[in-house]
Amino acid sequence: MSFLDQLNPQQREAVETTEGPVLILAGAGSGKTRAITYRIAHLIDNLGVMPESILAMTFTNKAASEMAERVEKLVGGLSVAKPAMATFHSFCVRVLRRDIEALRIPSGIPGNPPIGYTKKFVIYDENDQQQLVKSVMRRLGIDDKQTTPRSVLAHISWAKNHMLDPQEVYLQSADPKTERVAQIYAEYKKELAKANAFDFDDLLLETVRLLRAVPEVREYYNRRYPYILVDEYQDTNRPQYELMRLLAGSKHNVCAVGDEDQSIYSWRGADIRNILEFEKDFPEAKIIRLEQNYRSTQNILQAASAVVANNVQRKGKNLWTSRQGGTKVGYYEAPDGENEALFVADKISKYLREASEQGENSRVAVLYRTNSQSRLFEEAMRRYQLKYHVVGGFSFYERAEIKDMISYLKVIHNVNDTISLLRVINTPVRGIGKTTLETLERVALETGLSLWNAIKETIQRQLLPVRALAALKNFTDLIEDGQAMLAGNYVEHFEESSLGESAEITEEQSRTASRRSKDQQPFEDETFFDPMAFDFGPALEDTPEPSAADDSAVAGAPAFRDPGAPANTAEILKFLIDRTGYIKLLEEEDTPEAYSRIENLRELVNAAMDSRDRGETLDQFLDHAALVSDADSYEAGAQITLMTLHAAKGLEFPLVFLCGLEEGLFPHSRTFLHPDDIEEERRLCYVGMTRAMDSLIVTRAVYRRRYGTDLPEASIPSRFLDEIPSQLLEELGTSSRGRSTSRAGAPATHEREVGSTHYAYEDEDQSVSWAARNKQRRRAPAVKTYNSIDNIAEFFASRGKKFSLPKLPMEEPRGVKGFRPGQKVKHPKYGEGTVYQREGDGEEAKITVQFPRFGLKKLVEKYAQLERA
DNA sequence: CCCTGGTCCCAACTT
DNA sequence: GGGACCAGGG
Repeated sequence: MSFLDQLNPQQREAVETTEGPVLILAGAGSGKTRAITYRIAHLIDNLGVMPESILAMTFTNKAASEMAERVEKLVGGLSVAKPAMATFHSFCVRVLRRDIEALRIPSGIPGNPPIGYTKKFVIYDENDQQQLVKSVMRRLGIDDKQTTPRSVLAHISWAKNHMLDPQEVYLQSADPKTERVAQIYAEYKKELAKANAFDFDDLLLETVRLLRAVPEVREYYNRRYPYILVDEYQDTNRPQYELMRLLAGSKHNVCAVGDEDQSIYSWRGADIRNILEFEKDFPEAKIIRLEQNYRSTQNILQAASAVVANNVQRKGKNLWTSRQGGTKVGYYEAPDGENEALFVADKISKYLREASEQGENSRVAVLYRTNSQSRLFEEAMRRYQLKYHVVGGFSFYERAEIKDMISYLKVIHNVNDTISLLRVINTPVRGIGKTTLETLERVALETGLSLWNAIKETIQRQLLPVRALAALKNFTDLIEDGQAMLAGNYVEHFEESSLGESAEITEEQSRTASRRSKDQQPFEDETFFDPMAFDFGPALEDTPEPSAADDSAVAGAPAFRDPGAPANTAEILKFLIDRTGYIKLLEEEDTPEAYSRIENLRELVNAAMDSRDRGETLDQFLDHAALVSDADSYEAGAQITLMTLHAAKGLEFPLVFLCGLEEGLFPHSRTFLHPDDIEEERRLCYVGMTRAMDSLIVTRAVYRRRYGTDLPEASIPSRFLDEIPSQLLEELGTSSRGRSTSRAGAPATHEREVGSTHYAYEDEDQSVSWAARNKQRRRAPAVKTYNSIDNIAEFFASRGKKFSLPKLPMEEPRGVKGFRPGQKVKHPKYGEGTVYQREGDGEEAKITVQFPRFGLKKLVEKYAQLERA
């Protein structure tokens, strides 16, 4: 019973109210996760509930596995049985894989299989969806200029999140455009069914449909999980809410935990009404409020509360903390985006150095509104030689080579997956071109066959020139051999010699490749090699013991040395890489990019091996690949984490930077039209601010470049800055007064230079308060566009401030020669020329050269074989 | 059939 | 900054 004593009275009530519906309204940092994990531990340890009868649903795999870890720590020596902790989507996939065929209906034709989805379904990601919508639109003859596939897909997803089917969308449509959407939606749905594929939204919808339609299935899950917990309840959408209701059964032992002020997913269909309707659907519900914040200092909490208090749509609550005072919220106004990033990097480097001098291992988060903002911060971190970790952005599974291999696996798993089939049918090129594909699609359309069957038909009836037929046969053989391997009746029928030695993946090679790529691009792809990205999190059911057999595969034995036994995913992958010559072709390319792609493929094989060690089958591996999210790549151990505000939900850091507080960026311009959307932005700001435990620094750039090519534009300070009470704010960046003159001229040491004043400017006008100046600027938005460093300096001068240029003495990487404007150079192809301009530095330096006979050419210095003339 | 280079258009958050 | 698409040459 001892662990219950660590809870405050409200938390304790939340933990001990185990029977009947409970809604826990938990403010930021109020020990929400603690309440949930203790509740689970209490159920198991003190009430003797079987662990496997508890189901906790979260939004990310990361949250699920963190919860599992914390429960395991509380419940000493948890047996083999574990509580089920999963994301909504992965839980649904499990249910569908087990029971979807209960929805099949007889075809009515003797000998024909029943109609409906089978257990072998695949999951379509956004890219696949888009391809499918495009092909549907093409077939329906709808112009994709005025009705873009993107917007159609957004509309379909909206409909699904509100549980509307195509007919309902059609009936509700008030304009021809929506009617068209309904039509496309209907066709899209049919095509998904034909391919035995679900999109993300379907996973929830179909599970709800299944549980509603088949009482036996519903009852099975009701019996199996008498205790249900739902995390981040404020972000559930309609299908998720229905799912929870269905799973709660008649016992209603459901515990939902949420915070209205942290609802940030309404655009994904999250419905705040779910919190209100909870009491309607569960009239006997007990509401418990957790209002003591254990995370932040009083200053931070007050500032955040003051911001969110501007929202009209909220019940309001009193969050309090015992951590009196604390440092004020820092504010830095950077001249531009680059400078903002350098400022942040500088502060972080000092902060971490001080922390380590005191023997502490601290953590910092840099939060921003949009993923594209990460680039500047990454560059700044590199300049300061800081190791950082980026959450989200371009994920491992979105890379072309990974998608290719996954698509091969998907086709082997399910040949009716036409979208994946089209992706790989000519990848790498094997002579199946546009004309061939057009014929095949016509055959498919005319016969009603799936594309795969149309190909088989075409080959059999020899409907194409011999060359094309051979190429097609080549492809179908490959897929069928893969299927045979999977089934365990593959008979090798090529010579060993045809397997290029280069395609063999050994641990040794893997290691050298890894070393090489790290040497060349020390910071690139940090996120892509994250093993966490492959962690399914705890399985719903107990996974079989990992097979002790064949570790030799890791050591580089041939991929399929054991014909006759069913192959595992890793073996099939190696076979595919081998037979397609994928790696071999990349090696022939012999570029850094190609090696990085090879490295990614090796990583994929490693992931498949891990999957095998967990005893997973091919479809489980594919489910994982489809369901890992960006947020899952968060590493709790990383010192510096860069991520969007959305990804930061649920996390905490001693020091937090909240960047880009500018109207149009944060709040985002797309939210301006609707007051409700602005309120959501404000909640997002609240979420960001309350991540901070000890210190919070907010920043803004006066001039920001919107797209790479455009001129920087003057920004207006975010309204959220105004909403922070001025007595809680402290302006930063003025501490370097006078220093910039003393170091003029003489080149300072690297360390000093980096650590001192390059981002700083002097503020001569400190008598005017920050808030007053802020107001001034807002009233008079600059009309002049500043497009160069000189203009920015001029801008600051006009305001009585001095602005010093970021100057960083950087060691030039090898291969970079540092040509300057005016120098004469010689190019192997273009001959002699004069350097006209130089952009960027180090690895990225581009120089523009004037060649007498060829005109101006822009060259990347690293690659262009330029010499001094 | 394949590759290249140019052009156009886009650029919010995520399972 | 970059992805998707197209035209034109190899």
